[in-house]
Amino acid sequence: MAEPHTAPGAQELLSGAALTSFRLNGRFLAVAEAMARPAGLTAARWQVLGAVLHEPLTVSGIARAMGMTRQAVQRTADLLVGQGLAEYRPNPAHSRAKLFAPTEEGLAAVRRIGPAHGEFATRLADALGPEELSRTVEAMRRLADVVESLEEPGSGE
Amino acid sequence: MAEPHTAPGAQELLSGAALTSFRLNGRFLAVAEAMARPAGLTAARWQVLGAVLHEPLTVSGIARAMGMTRQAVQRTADLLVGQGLAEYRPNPAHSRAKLFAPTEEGLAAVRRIGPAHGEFATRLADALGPEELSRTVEAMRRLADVVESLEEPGSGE
DNA sequence: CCCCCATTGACAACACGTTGTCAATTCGAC
DNA sequence: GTCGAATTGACAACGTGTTGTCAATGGGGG
Repeated sequence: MAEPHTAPGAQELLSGAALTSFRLNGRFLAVAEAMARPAGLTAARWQVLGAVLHEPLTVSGIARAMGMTRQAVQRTADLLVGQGLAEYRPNPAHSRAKLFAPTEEGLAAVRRIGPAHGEFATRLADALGPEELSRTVEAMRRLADVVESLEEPGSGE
Repeated sequence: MAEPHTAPGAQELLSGAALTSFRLNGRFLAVAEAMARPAGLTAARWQVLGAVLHEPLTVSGIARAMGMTRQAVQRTADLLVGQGLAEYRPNPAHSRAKLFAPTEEGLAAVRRIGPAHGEFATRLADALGPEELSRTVEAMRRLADVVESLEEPGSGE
């Protein structure tokens, strides 16, 4: 009963998953960009700043948490510091890997997005149903985990 | 019983959805890039070429089908033509909007990806279960549709 | 204590998606 | 048939993610 190889439909399923992921990414990116702009942020900067709202992290720590490359986070973080929205604090545990943390101005910028964020979240939950939204996120998380575990484990950077 | 405004948790749900979408996008992108490279393609070029495997389309038609901007597709399409993997054919219905179609070489490049594509698809379906994979894609599609319908409908380009 | 090696930051080159703008073409209203 | 709006292609500027490379730091084995 075991399929010998590539079951028919599996490729189409993978292609569909990837294409849908690309489309969804584009949509969320557009929405985030639109919400972040009035606060003087971009989607990427909001994302990076959002990662350290509760506790400062090193740049590579943020990269690991977000599943992005260290360099991408580094550049965005440097820009945020240049904007005065974040700062590097000395790291007692590592002189080279400084701690990245938002400034008061940075926190204010993130707070300014709150209302639009909440309004869109409400409309989304209304339109799709909070349970389905929650279930979808969970399913996407499982999918991401599996894909992550499948890309030859040891090819990082 | 109707929540007056922004139910607590809705914002976190939206943030989680967006962050997971970003992560998933990154994973699929990395996998696609790795599969496309040996065939002389990139993820984006594979995607555009894949859109016209069955029938030629205009550049803006591809953009609509993929949910991308016209200009992004245009540049990738021009690069593919420059690579000799696709060509513009005269469009009897529109002298300006030429028809974008793969060349024989372009078809060969896409075919060359087939094995790796099938192998990964099989491993993914094995690991997650074909039904769950299918269900997840469907849920993501619904989510993308809803988000699309929510970003003020009339702000296109 | 010293050396190897993983981690980390810095910098550069490249691919790609987005917005913005302009001219050419097409199509529908009149 | 003509005019105006919409579509389309071209081009440029920008933000962002990626890979690749290098030097500095830190930790663990000898």
